[in-house]
Amino acid sequence: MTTTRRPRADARRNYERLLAEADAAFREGGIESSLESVARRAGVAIGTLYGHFPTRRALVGALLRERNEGLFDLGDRLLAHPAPDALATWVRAATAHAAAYSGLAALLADGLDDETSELHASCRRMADIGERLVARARETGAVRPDATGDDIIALTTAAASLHEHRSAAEADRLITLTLAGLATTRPA
Amino acid sequence: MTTTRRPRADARRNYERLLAEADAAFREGGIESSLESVARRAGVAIGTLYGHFPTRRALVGALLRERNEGLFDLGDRLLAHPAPDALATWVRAATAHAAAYSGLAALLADGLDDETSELHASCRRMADIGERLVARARETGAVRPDATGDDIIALTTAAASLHEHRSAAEADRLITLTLAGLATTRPA
DNA sequence: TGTTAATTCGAGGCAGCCTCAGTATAGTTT
DNA sequence: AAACTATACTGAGGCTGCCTCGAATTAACA
Repeated sequence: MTTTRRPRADARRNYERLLAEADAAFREGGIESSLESVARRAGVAIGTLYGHFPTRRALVGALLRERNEGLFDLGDRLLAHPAPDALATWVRAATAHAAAYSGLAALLADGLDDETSELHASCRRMADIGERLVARARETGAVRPDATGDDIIALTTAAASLHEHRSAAEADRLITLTLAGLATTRPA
Repeated sequence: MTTTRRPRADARRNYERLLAEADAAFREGGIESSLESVARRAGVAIGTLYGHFPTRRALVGALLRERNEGLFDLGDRLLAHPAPDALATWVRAATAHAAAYSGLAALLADGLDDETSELHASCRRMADIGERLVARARETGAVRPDATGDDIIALTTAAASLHEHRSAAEADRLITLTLAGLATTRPA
């Protein structure tokens, strides 16, 4: 058996500082901000950053962890307590999540198919929730019969990208319009 | 007055080769492909590339010139000869244009507001055509009364980004759904 | 206090960005 | 066809960022 030692105090401190500074840097300059600058801001050598986060995506994944839990909780709640606007609520929440940092939307969109991505699992989970929510809406007749989970993925991804490159207003508008299109009774 | 001299033969040759190789490189690796590799492929020193195209965006702009003309011609034709599906045709064509290279959609979306971008003028022209087309559709009653040119920009941008990060199918599907939403008679 | 495994450090190799002083040459003039 | 010169080309060099790895440090435990 492997007796696990308590992690060193400096390691935990550096881990937290790196996360905090990465969050700040990514908010300001997007997800492609220089990792060396993140390490500098955290007062830590570059090697230490790589020790904790071997990959930029691993860092992003760690940054998203808490946020993810909140999102998944919302999804579970929406699934547990049916409501007519559940799908719309979900799409808006997922979009906001994917638009947390500039560049994130693309990373998440790519992460869905890329099994090597540290974000793959959480992307799948998001897709799964969306899928279940449309399925229910389809049964209710709230959305057109050919609506699929992919439609939700596409809409979320697209809206998040819009949020980043155009504005929050345009992103929200796209959601409104596309959901209206999904509510169409007969396929166009 | 400044008399414009004919450019030197070697300059024109290099210009063309650079364009050709940039096109190939960007098709393969997206718009962020290394410019040094483009110069290498063209058999030219890096300084020569910068001599012709001071900016990556300038290079992209040059690459898009012909393509742009074709697109604008289509726009003018659609405006000249009213047809029920003119708007849909335009959105699909503009999306295909914006998805020519991976990374282009984002560049164009940003270029609309950024007056320093070499792509600004052509982005505006695209936006203008879209605007006129929705205006007409609005008058016809083919789209909801609150539809605007921004809706078209948003949809085009979003679909192109989807084309890049998800698939052509999802991009097309978003267009279908959003246009259906725009066709909704009363605002949701 | 000593031991040891975990952690940190940062120099170094590599690639890409972009500039600029020096060099080459196409096109012109005599 | 030689000389001239504006135009264009060259590529080394300074900079930043990516990532790795061997050496140095240090927190945890006995």
